[in-house]
Amino acid sequence: MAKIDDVARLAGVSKGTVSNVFSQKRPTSKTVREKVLQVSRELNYVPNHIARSLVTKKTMAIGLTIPHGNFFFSVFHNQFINGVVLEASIYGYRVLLDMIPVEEVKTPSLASYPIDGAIVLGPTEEDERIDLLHQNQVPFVTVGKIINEGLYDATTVNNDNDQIMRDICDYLVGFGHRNMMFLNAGRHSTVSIERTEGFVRALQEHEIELQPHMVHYKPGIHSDQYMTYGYDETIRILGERKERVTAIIADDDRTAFSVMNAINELGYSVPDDISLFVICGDLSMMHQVTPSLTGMDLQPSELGAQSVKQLMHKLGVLEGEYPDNCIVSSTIIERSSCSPVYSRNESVST
Amino acid sequence: MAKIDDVARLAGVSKGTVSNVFSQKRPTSKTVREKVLQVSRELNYVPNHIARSLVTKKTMAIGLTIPHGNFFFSVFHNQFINGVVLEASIYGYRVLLDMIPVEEVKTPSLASYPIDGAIVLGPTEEDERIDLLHQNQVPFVTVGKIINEGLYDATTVNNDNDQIMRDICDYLVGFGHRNMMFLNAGRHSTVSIERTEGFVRALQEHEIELQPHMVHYKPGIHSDQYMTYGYDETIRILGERKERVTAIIADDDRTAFSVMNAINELGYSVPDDISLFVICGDLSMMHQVTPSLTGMDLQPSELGAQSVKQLMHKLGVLEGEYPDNCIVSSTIIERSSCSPVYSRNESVST
DNA sequence: CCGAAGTATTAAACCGGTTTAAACATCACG
DNA sequence: CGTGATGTTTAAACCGGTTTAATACTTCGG
Repeated sequence: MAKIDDVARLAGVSKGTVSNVFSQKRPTSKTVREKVLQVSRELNYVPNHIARSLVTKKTMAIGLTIPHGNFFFSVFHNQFINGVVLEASIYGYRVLLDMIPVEEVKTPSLASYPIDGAIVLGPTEEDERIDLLHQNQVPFVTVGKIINEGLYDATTVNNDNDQIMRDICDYLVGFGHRNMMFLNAGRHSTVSIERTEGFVRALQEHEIELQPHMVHYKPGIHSDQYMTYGYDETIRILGERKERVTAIIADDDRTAFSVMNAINELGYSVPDDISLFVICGDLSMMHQVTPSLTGMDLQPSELGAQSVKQLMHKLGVLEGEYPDNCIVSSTIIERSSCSPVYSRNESVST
Repeated sequence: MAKIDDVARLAGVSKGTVSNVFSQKRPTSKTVREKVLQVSRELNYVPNHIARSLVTKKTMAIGLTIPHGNFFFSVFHNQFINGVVLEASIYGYRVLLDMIPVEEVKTPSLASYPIDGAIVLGPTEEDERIDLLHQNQVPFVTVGKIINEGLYDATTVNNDNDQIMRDICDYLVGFGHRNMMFLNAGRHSTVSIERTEGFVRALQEHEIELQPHMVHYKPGIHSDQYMTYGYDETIRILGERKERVTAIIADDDRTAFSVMNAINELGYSVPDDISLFVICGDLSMMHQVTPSLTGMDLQPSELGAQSVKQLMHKLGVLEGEYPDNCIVSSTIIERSSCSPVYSRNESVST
């Protein structure tokens, strides 16, 4: 690979000038510029990204840490990543995936991070990733609330989870549902904690007594029940315990499908007997299936884009004032999996 | 941030020694090592990844280029990425996402790639990404056949698309289907080309005449019909043209759902009237829906892992002989969306 | 026509590590 | 005690760019 000295020599100018031609940080005369570019083309020269990073102290890459496991992530993650990558590319930034298999967090990788900043998706209560970033002085933005904000000079992008749960409950209670079951995501992420809190609060507002069967958490990703969570809980609560639940709120579409399976197996149907609400799922797919699924549009792609914007501010790439927190709005997408509780009786009387 | 000189000074040794303590490339005495590590801890020192890369000429990162657009990618991509990230982490490599919004491919990014190698998913017939990598002398592995193999010293990981189509056709013809419709992926990727060829060949083997309505390609990602492709074609062919198609092969689950919608709308049902086969989809979800969908297990995660292995060989990280091409096996996962053609009559007679 | 101000260019220092070649220490052996 | 073998440590060169401070070349007002 040709290097800057080769170009400089052949073009009859100094390294500094060649550098300026490419970085455009200082003006160069047209004559020189064209000569340099011509030589570069002949030599197939491209500035070495690493060498440049070393002195500018910018890698032009941001890290994206996604809590994973040995499993796939969801459509939400997809769209989120898309939002991140697309927005980052606007500022000339690349995205480094950091789906750390949890055990490895403990090895401080024996070297600094080759990134200028990071986006942390779904922080947990005691998140090692955050400690690590903070310790290495990597600026970061979290997507989802973070505990001990002050400690980290934290910036957060989030949905308004409290509002989301209130909206959902208002919607379902408006349909007459009072015995609802919430199949939340994993117990540890702050987002899921916020949602449970929001759910409980919403119930209070509607003067509905919170019962033990109403809130459940998805088991850990390595658990056997991870995939069958929705099915299992539905069978257990509605089948074995015979709770008269009339509406189920599922955290994601996968869980919802699993729930639907159980519902069918129990001889019920959606939405006539039981309404089903999906918080976070693939809207286009939810539209295609039968019955189509009512759910929330969390705008994952927008979450991704906003988190990049926030990070760019932190990095000084974007200027001007900006708030430390950014809330991305979410709206209910009404389809056909939720209906008034009395609809069954109606259809019977018809 | 503390640098190596600081550590060297405080520990009373030379830079070179400190370097050796961290890189472990040369032995150091226990006394010195402990002193250095102790000082490093006090100073919160971590070797600078960039500086190291500059001289070792290794970034310990590989690029992953996924053809995207402004849209989400699928579960296949998910699992593929997971396979890549997980396998790469074994060798200490990180993954840099390179979902280049197509226009930008043309800007050679004004700097070399900060990666040691790349994985190209779904190459197209004339793939600019490949030309670019080749030109920048970045070793790469493609997932999916590549045209002009020889030109690029190419290594490929792939499913046996010919065999896949043959298996599917054998399966469906075994059920008595002879009028099948194949809703393929986009026209440009080499994978989709291979599949069409395989399909045509399989039809010949069964002495079924290929008719124009039997093969379709998904429109471009920016097209209005991208999302409704399955629905549109089904309505057009089965509804308007009244072709007596008895089986539909859909490239992905999204398309399959869309097809199912159309089938229902036309007053048919799956699988009684029409069998539905999904080539590439989310198996767990396909299991949950009603009717559950029969499809192929392409082992995306394994494809990802294998492509990393191949790349590691190219980079000299893994040693020993290895073939230039790697075929990942795929098997039919039988569920309930495909059945014999005469099943309708049977059920009527019951 | 001179001095000031502005524009291009350059040589040398620098970024923070690794690597090389030489120096130094230690120890065993004849 | 000299010699060689082995094992550690070091000073200096190097990786391939950017940046600084000095220098040369223009332009322009008075």
